[in-house]
Amino acid sequence: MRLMVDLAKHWGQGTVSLHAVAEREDLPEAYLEQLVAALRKAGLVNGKRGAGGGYILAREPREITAGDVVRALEGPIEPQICTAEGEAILNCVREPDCGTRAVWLKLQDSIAKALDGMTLAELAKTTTRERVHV
Amino acid sequence: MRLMVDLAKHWGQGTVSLHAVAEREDLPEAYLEQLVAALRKAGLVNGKRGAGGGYILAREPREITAGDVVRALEGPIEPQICTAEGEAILNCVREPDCGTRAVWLKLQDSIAKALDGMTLAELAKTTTRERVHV
DNA sequence: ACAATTCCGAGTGAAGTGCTCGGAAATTCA
DNA sequence: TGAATTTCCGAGCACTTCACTCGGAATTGT
Repeated sequence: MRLMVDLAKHWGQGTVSLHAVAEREDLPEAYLEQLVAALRKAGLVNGKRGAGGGYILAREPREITAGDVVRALEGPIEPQICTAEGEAILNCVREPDCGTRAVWLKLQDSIAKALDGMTLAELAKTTTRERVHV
Repeated sequence: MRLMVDLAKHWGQGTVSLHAVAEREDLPEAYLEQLVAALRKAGLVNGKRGAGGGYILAREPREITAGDVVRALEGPIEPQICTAEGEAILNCVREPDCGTRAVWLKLQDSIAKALDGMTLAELAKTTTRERVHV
C-alpha cells in the first residue's frame, strides 16, 4: 500500500525505481520486488528495465483504489470462503445457509465499499489529520 | 459465531450443553470448549457445571452483537497494529502518519460498524435469503 | 457412586505473512 | 563494448495465527 501511494505521489515524473521507494518508505527492496510483481500481473503498474528504469502506475492515481491494491496482493475479499467475491460462489459444504453467512456477507460488502471508496490520488494528497472523519 | 447463534436460538430454554451444539452445528466439541472459554471470560456466556449443565447467554440475544463475539474471540478490531481500537493507540514507529493510515482507520470503522450492527437475535431469527440486502 | 458436564493447559499441522537470497534478462550510459 | 543499473523470477525461511486434539481435574444432578 505504501509502495503504491509512493508511486502515486510521483505520478507524472516518469518511472520510479524500487530502490528509491525502499529508501523513502524504509522498506526492504527485495520484499518490494516481490510485491510489485503481483501488482504488475494485476495490471496496476508497468515496469521498465535497465538503468534509469523503474515502475509507474498503469492508470492515473484517481483511477486506482485501495481495493484494487488489496485484491492484487491478497486475492478476492472474502471474510469466509463461502462468501468470496465474484462469480464462483462456493456455498458452505454442509448447508447453503449456516445462520451466520449474513454476517460475513455484510462484512465483505462493508470492507469492499470502504476500500473501493479510497483512491491513490486521495491518499497521496492529504494527511491523516485532514482526511479522517470517522 | 455459529456457537453463539445456536445459543441465541435456544434462548429461554435454560442451559445448552456443548455436546448438543457440537452435534447440531457439526463442530468438534473439544474445539467449542476452547472458544467458549474466551466467550465466558468476556462475559458473554455463563457456564453451569455438572449433569444437565451447559451454557447460556449472559445477556439477551438482541443485546449481543457480532462485534461482541469477534472481539471476545479475536481481540480488538485492528486491520493494522497502528489502528487498534481503544485507548492505547500505538502509532507507527517511524511516522505518525505513513500515508496509508487513513485506509486502515476507515476500514476499521467500517468493519466495526458492520459487526456492531448485527445482533444475535437477528441472526437467530431469519435466514440469509430473507435477511441480506447488500 | 456415577455419569454428565464445565473448566484448564498444553500441543500440533497447515496456511499466511513478511521477509531473504541468488541469479538471469533487459536497458542505459560512458 | 562493457559495466552499472534495474526489472524479473523462483526458492526458501522464521514467525504467527487458526482450527483443532488430548488428557485430565473440578463440579453437579440422579
